[in-house]
Amino acid sequence: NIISILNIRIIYDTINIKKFLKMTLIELIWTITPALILIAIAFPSFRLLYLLDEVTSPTVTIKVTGHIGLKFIINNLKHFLIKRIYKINTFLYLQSYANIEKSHIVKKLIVKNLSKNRHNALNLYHNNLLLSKSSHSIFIRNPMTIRVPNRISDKFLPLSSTNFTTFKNFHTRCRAINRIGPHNIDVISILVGLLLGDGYLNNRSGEGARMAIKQSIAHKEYLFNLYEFFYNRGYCTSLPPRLYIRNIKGKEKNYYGFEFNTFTFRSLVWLHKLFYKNGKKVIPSNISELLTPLALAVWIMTNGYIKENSNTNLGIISRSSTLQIYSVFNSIESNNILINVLKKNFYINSYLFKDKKGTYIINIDPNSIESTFNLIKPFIFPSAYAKLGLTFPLLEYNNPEIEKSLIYKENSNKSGIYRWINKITGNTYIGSSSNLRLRFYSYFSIHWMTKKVETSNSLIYSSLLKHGYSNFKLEILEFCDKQELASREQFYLDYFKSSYNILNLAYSSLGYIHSQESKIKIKDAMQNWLSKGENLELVRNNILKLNLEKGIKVEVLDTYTNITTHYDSIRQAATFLNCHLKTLLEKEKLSSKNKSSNNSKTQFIFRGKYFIKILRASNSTFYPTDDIYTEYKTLIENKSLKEEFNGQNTNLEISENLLSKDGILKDQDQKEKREYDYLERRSIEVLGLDQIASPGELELEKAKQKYKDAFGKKIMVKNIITGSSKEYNSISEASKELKMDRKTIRNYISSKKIFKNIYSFSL
DNA sequence: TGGCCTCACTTTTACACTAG
DNA sequence: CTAGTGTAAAAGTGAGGCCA
Repeated sequence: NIISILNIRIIYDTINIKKFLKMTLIELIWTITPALILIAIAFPSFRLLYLLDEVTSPTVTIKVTGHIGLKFIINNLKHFLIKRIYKINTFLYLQSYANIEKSHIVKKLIVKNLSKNRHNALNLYHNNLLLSKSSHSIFIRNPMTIRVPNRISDKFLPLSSTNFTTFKNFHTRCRAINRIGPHNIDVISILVGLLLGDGYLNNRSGEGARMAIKQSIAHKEYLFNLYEFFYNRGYCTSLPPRLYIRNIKGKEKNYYGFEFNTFTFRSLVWLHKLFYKNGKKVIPSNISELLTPLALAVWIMTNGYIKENSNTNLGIISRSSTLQIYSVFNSIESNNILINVLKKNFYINSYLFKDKKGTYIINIDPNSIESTFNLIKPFIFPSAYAKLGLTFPLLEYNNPEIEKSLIYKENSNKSGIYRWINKITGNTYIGSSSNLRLRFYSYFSIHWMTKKVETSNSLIYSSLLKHGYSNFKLEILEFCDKQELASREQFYLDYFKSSYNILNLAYSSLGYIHSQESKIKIKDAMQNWLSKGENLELVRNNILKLNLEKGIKVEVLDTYTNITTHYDSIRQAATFLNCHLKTLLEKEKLSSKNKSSNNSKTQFIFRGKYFIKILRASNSTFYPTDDIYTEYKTLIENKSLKEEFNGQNTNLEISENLLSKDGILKDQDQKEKREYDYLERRSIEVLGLDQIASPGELELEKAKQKYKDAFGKKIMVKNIITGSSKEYNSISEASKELKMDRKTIRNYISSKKIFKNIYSFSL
């Protein structure tokens, strides 16, 4: 720069040093131009450099790896995700919970859309997303708590809280440095929640960071739930949490607990950087961004406790007067940040408090307890209820017969969840009502129940009538808002696994099975309806129309005449070609086996003349055809392939798991297959005719020759008696006219015998 | 290769039914 | 009242067995 300035001075100083002028200009250009070029190059590079940087707040990232043989499965998966991703985006967008009004409007729109029909409702299950009806915002609910209709079966649920064996680890046998890429918001939320509590993010220099979680044996269930969350997402090994024994110095007593840690992820280092300074846990500056309702729920589950002061009868959540969160930060400043964030993010009022040991405790203001619990309710593990100091039931009546008037009095004008317990058999029934008092009126009316039992097969009514009220115990589990009844009832249905409840899904008749009499009644009515000619015609026409769509389309090009014909099914094409449909299918199989190019999979030359294209559903669409399934199954069963995968068979397994839920059916449970197809078959896409290339001339020549060699054997039949002879184009042609078997003619040709002393054959 | 066969499955419709 | 269940019929598809 100094030189440049000097140069500029020289330019101005033209009078004194004229001789240098020209050279200086050139030198100036030499100096400045490369600099400008470098700046021009640098700017786009900045963008690239930033793109290379780790993403800390991703929406969603999915990476699928697999053997080359599983290419088609991965393609299916990709297209499936692309199709659905807009939905996921819509939901994730809604986590702008601070903007209550906005999310409320979007929520309304989505609810409207989703309740259109049952397919959408089921798609909701597929996507593992659930709307929280009570709160002002929509969050992704912890998939573990989602119930799935039992008829659809758990295979549609990517994450099941009960089935541990279905899931494998997809991060095993992988260096931490390779475990890159962003994490989903729920994972980050849980990690943040744990970090605010007892969780320890262990930084392993050069490798990455891992979360280590410990809980005393009293909170074993809670720890296992956490483990399940991470395990189901491939964040830790299949080995369950370990038991540890700890001895505190100076004390004789041993302390037992369970611990586990996640795999080490390089992509978690940023979280470590945020939460740790000089090896000490600190509150990150962007805690407001990180503290989602899920994170708050985990924080409260880990370090929260409900201090019960009085029974306020408001419901199990708010019956206690204070909710305390034990803080792991020991400075007033840090804890004040947390208090401010609670206020800013969720409008939760809280204040700081120091106990005798010097530990800081954040006390949630009694006025904010209800809103706090409404916010975190969807994310709370059932196991955490006891840990938090919450107990049910709220109210209990050991002898409903005597306490009838008390039941009416205490439940007047209240909505909530109740439970009947048979003291003899131990069976339970869970119900909900928007007006509990009114509901109990019917329970205490023998007349009403008798009437109900006659018309329906309600187990609870008949049991109450049979055993009498004194043999039952009535519990009020929770008082809650009318809009929340369904979700809360579902929670208790899952928790208690009630035996009197015929249906397992609250506010739904999914899973109901008709009685034999009902079936007969339906059958008779149906037969009666179909006996009318017009109705039968209606059904028939619909089927014809549907089959037309369903058939595999075939295009036949006669290469001699250059005429192309289209058929709606293979059978139709086979009829036209005067061959069996099996022939075409065999040809197709063969052509896909010896395929020379990608295009030749569903096309082949037939009889050296016809170029046939069979237009099956494209592999790249989401819906896997049976073919793909069989192909896939053979792949899985193929021993050599398994051996090949022996070292790193995780990809294979995860593909299997993923697809068993969203695409391919593993077993042949027809009922389920039917339901599955019903939902998904609509998404079939068929390749356009122009998407398959025509045969090359060389290819066609070869096929013609091959056909001639194989089928063009002309046969001469000579009548010895008359001396006349006739030429036939093929053995079968001759056999038809002479009423002989093809094989017989073949025998006579090779043995040179004379048939019935009349005919001699020669090729 | 192909004739002949079976088997399982597809779809829609209106209606009957029922737990909650 | 809601949202699920089951029922019959039809014609065609596709897989595959047996036999010649």
